[in-house]
Amino acid sequence: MTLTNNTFIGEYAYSLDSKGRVNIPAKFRQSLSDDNEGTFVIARGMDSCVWIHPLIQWKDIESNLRNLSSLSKINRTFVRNTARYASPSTYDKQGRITLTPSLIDYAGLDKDVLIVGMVNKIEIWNPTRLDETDKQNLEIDPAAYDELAKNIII
Amino acid sequence: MTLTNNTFIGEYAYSLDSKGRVNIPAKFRQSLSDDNEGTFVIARGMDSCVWIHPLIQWKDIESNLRNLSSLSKINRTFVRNTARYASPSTYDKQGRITLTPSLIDYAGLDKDVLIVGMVNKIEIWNPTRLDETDKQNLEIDPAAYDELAKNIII
DNA sequence: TAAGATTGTGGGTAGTTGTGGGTAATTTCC
DNA sequence: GGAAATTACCCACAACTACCCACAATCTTA
Repeated sequence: MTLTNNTFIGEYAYSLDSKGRVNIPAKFRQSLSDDNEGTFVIARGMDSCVWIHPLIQWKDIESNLRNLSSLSKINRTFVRNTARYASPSTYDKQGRITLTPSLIDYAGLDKDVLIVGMVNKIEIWNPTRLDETDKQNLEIDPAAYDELAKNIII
Repeated sequence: MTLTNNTFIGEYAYSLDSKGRVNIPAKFRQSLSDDNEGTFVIARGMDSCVWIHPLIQWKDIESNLRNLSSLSKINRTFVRNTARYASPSTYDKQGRITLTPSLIDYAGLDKDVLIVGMVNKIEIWNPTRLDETDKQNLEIDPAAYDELAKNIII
């Protein structure tokens, strides 16, 4: 059974091998639409994890970046910070993508990694870091949740 | 796997040799469309780095410059500073372009350089200078930065 | 429950890519 | 016009990457 295209939910405990490769869960690959040509774009997440976007979704981000004039300093900084750590990665015959050493370092990844579906993208975490981040976030301001409630219904 | 033409993302640590040559990362060359005939235009960046534009994109810039009336002083200054230090450079069989001594001096380049994809152009940095620039940019208006991110990152 | 298919993990190999240096052609300057 | 300096072109090697194959564990199906 397939959910909506390019939609990822669930959590998987996989491993990063000595060549910097991680498996993309089979369910995630099946969800990826054909026009992505088996390609993701890996990038720095806003938390200390790796973000994995389906290619066609990254292209949207890219075209927005393209329209920012470099005469403005804040634009240059933003484009640089976003594009600098991003790179395309096509999965191999075994369903793995290769991460860059820079991203592995940024997310503090070791052998055991946690792959988390974030609906429109995928996150790769060091399990310990995710725990810590979770604990910090438990104290979310309840008022913020009320604010969220205006925008989303569950 | 092919991404969008003339689009550059990612970061590479390469080296500048004694003849002033730097390699253009293979992925960047593959992204360059044929009508560029393997040619880039190298120029002074707005930050202290070298900007590398695909030829056809530089032609767009040129036509924009042409439309700036020289009656305005700021226009004259801008056009002069932009055009003055720009020159075309075709990559050799090994995929390298040659930088001018003037640009190497301007960007303070040494042996180790950092090549950064900026979506529609490429930047070449002295790694130390990029670090410094990064630190300075932390003090830009965070609200404006977040506003940009909110509208672009999915 | 057993056989087959699928999925995750490890490692080897051949082709590609980055880097250094040498030689021939071109330009510059006296 | 000729010598020196500069530039462009070519070759070679080392490091790395992408591709391929193999195997074990898990899931599916009859």
